[in-house]
Amino acid sequence: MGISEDLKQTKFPSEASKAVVNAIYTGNWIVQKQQELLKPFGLTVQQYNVLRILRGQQGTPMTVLAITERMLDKMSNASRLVDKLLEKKLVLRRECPKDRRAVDILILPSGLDLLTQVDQVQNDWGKHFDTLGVKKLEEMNQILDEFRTVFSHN
Amino acid sequence: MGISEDLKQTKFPSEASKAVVNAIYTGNWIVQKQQELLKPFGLTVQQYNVLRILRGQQGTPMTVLAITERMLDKMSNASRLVDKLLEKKLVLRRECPKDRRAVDILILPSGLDLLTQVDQVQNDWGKHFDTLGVKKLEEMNQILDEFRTVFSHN
DNA sequence: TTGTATTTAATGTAATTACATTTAATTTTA
DNA sequence: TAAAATTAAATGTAATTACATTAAATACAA
Repeated sequence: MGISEDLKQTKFPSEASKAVVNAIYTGNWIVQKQQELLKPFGLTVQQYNVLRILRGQQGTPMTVLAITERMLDKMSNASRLVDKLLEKKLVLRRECPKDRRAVDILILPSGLDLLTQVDQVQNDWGKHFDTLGVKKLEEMNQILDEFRTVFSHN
Repeated sequence: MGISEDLKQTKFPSEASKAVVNAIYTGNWIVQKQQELLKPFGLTVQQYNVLRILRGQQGTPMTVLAITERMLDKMSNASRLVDKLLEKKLVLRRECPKDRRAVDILILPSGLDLLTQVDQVQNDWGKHFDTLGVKKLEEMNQILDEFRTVFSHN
């Protein structure tokens, strides 16, 4: 099932416009899969993303701004996402001693535990892609990077 | 700028997980570009998408369900998107004579005019991708299709 | 036919997102 | 230093999305 069948659209004005639609569609497709996967854990895709970013810091605190820079969707409000994670007691928020405008965010052991659980499910899910082979996945990463780089000058 | 630099994430657990993140990121990246592009026209990406779908029918009316099938984001509420387009007087909604549960949606000349205006800007924008070459774009479409097909059995 | 199930769209709602504004702290500059 | 500009985060809000439910029409089965 290619993009044409998925969207029942037989022709596109150009290969580029097809690629644009395909990239959006594929992104949404994955997000929806991830949503289903994360629902049992009570996490949204964005919250999960923030938790993983915090885990990547290995104990080093991050400011809200630093989190935003690493987020997939820069428009979402990292401040409020952190609020939600605080409510769930998965992270810690404290005033940054170096700069009192900023706040330091840290992932708690409960957050790491939850991520470990999610990892299990994610790994199983991700196994499907192994059939593509590393080479093809590398090619995909290369091509998506290149696709965005075309616009690097704006 | 590859995905690693964009997200300041030096390593990924696997090439597949990198591809997953890359696909989401690239999809969001395009949606944000499109948002900027469409803002002067008072359209959201989803509304624009619905208008284009209707144009593709060349005068044949579509039901809300048929629109949903062709939408990039199946979760968005086609019924309410059509409401918004009605408010802007870009489409027509009328009871479907064959099935009174359904409604027929048609794009109005004002909608077609608006799309024509947007096309201009979109074409200019899309030109950036020409530097990639048709072959590479075909490759990208092929690889994204394949990426999703891995999961076709669920 | 009559009751049951299914289909289509609309609606209710809670949560999230987009975007602007505010507040407080820090940095710059006059 | 004092005023102005900038930065970081939080907040207000309107719009949108996610998801469940409802309402109406049609299809199906007893």
